[in-house]
Amino acid sequence: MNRPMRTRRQATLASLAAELGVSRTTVSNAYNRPDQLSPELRKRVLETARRLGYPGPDPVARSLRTRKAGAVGLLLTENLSYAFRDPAAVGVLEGLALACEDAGVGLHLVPASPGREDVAAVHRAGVDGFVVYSVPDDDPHLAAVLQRPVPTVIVDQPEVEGVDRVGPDDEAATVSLANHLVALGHRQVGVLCMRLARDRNDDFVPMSRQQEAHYHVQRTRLAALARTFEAAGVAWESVPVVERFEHNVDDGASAARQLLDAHPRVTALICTSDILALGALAEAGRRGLRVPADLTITGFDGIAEATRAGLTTVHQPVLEKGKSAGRLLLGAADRVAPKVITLPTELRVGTTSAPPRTAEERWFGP
Amino acid sequence: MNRPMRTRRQATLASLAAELGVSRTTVSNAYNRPDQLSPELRKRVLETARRLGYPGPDPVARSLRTRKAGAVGLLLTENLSYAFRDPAAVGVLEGLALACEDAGVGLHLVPASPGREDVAAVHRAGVDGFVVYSVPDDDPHLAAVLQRPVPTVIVDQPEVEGVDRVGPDDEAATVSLANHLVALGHRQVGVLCMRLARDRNDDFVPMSRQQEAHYHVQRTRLAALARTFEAAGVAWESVPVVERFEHNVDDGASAARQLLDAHPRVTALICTSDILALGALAEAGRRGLRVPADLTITGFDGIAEATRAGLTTVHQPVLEKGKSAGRLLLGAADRVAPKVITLPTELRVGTTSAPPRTAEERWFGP
DNA sequence: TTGAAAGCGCTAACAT
DNA sequence: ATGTTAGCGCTTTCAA
Repeated sequence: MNRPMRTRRQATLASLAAELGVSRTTVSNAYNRPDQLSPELRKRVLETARRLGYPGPDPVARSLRTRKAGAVGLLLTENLSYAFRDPAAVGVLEGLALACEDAGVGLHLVPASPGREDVAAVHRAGVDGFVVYSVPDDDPHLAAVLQRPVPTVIVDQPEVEGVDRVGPDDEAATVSLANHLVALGHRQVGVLCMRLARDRNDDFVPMSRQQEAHYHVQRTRLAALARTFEAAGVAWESVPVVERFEHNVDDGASAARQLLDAHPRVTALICTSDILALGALAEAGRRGLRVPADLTITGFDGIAEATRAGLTTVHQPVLEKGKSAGRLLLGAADRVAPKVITLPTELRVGTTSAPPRTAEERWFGP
Repeated sequence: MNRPMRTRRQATLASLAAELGVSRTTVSNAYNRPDQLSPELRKRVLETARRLGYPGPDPVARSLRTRKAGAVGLLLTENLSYAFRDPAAVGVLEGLALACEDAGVGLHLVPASPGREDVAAVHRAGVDGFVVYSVPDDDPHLAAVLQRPVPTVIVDQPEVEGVDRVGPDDEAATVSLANHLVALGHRQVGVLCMRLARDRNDDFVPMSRQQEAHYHVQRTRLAALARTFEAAGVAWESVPVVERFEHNVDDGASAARQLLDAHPRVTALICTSDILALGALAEAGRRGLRVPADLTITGFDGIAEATRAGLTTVHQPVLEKGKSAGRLLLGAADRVAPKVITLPTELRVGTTSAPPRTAEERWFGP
């Protein structure tokens, strides 16, 4: 296999046209509108191009002229490491990539880790639109994106007025899950949740932090839980909620440990994601707690691993979510009203939820 | 939260300058070189910009002018689904993303699924360079990339003369693995390998196809195995090799099944990836074969799941691989000689390899 | 079928 | 500290 010489770009469309003694239009047409010139001429153009080492129209110049970048930006305020490790996130990414592929446009990942305050990368991205995936409502990158005069679609969170959004009905989904637990008879519950704000708090969460959470999805789920359990006679202030900044199985386990150490009498652990729930499951095993006999554990998302583990959870179509976001963005040409797509969710009762044991059973066995 | 009106871009740097009665340079400086103008003037510029709804310098125009796109392209001739599901690939991606993040440049995924012949997306990508990850040597997208007058780094495969490359020494790594098996006494072996060409062949692989494989990594590994086992007195033509187009655990299992059904006497299954090996492990379990007592199984890559499963495998630093590729590309400014980075590999003997049972043991137990 | 003219929006010398 | 001048390389009316 041979490499063409890699000198700096010497030939341009103009120089090629000059060499050929034709106009630039003709050369441009040779590449973009083959039907606009005779096959022989076109052949001559392409051959001369090869001879001169002209690599074809410069994509950036073309973009400037056509006002189309041919790419959508993805803003993801999370280390890609974690994004890639969470199957739910991977599903969204995959769906988005599929939509982009169908449209023949690139997917431009914008460098924006949680710590980074530098939003220049957002300004520098040559894209026709942005998909923003699950960022806090006070994220500076998000603000920078919204500044840009291109369409934007937000996936999951936050909710921003006037901006397209796709996500599940977290409220309703969470209520259905909570009702399931209430119906089973659980009144002493604990919650493991994901990051609630940009500052790290790997600890119990006071009410104020729950209510002011900058991650709308978490806030909504907590609020829905609170409302449902209050209605069942549970004082929410007394319900322990443990937060984790990083989203992975190990942190789920450590959160469960922290919660169970302090509140050994909870009968159910409600996790706002399957990943956390998987960790909780592991911790329960380590403690010799049988699930669901001794402890009920629930998740959220419905990832494959969760299904395999028999987890009671709320399933949401993550691949669809990514696809919808992509299609929504790509078709956003000149829609007027902002669009919100609400995805269906489904409560999937598995083998990790059951009625709590009575006090008697606790002492004497079932 | 409020959205600014989203009319089509009306204000430009020029119109803003006119409105302010200053030159365009000054406005440009306000954004790009704050130290080049008085703080008051800068403030006035920025305020007027906000008032006029000027979103800051257009990234594409800037790129055209500066000849810097601020992004690197990633060519990955695989459905992203599979790329994301293979931890080894995810590691590479992650490392690359990290390098990009450090440099503050975006990562532009080029739509190029295996089936797609349309290389326009490569031409259209406004990037400063390409990373090409594991594609067949006859891939049209690769050819298109090499046409572009920007630096390119190839990860793993193929080897192209004059192009930077980063990857392990597959030859040496495979030989060390093969020697391990030879030393254990295995002479009746079978191989499960990944896709060897762009056409699908979920079946046994004749010698010709092994030798002409368009995926250089697979070709090298097979050749190294062949050479080592031949040296140990094994006629390679008699060694069954089964290929799978898709790279996932289930296909690994079905490949193992196909091979073991036809060759029940093999004592070792050599897999060219951990993913396939994990599948083989599952299939062995299904058949009631004990590993390694009844069957030795080896992998390649050293992913976490493999380590957890105790797989004997060759570990390679995938995260480093991605990082190196990114750094190599971003530092490629005006290097002269092409650079090849060979990553260290390490044979990790786990609990899935052991001496074959003797014929006697086969009948009477250990 | 081909060409001429007019920018897309910006930045970087080089003045002043 | 600010302005002037010249493009970056291309596509696209419009006219011939």
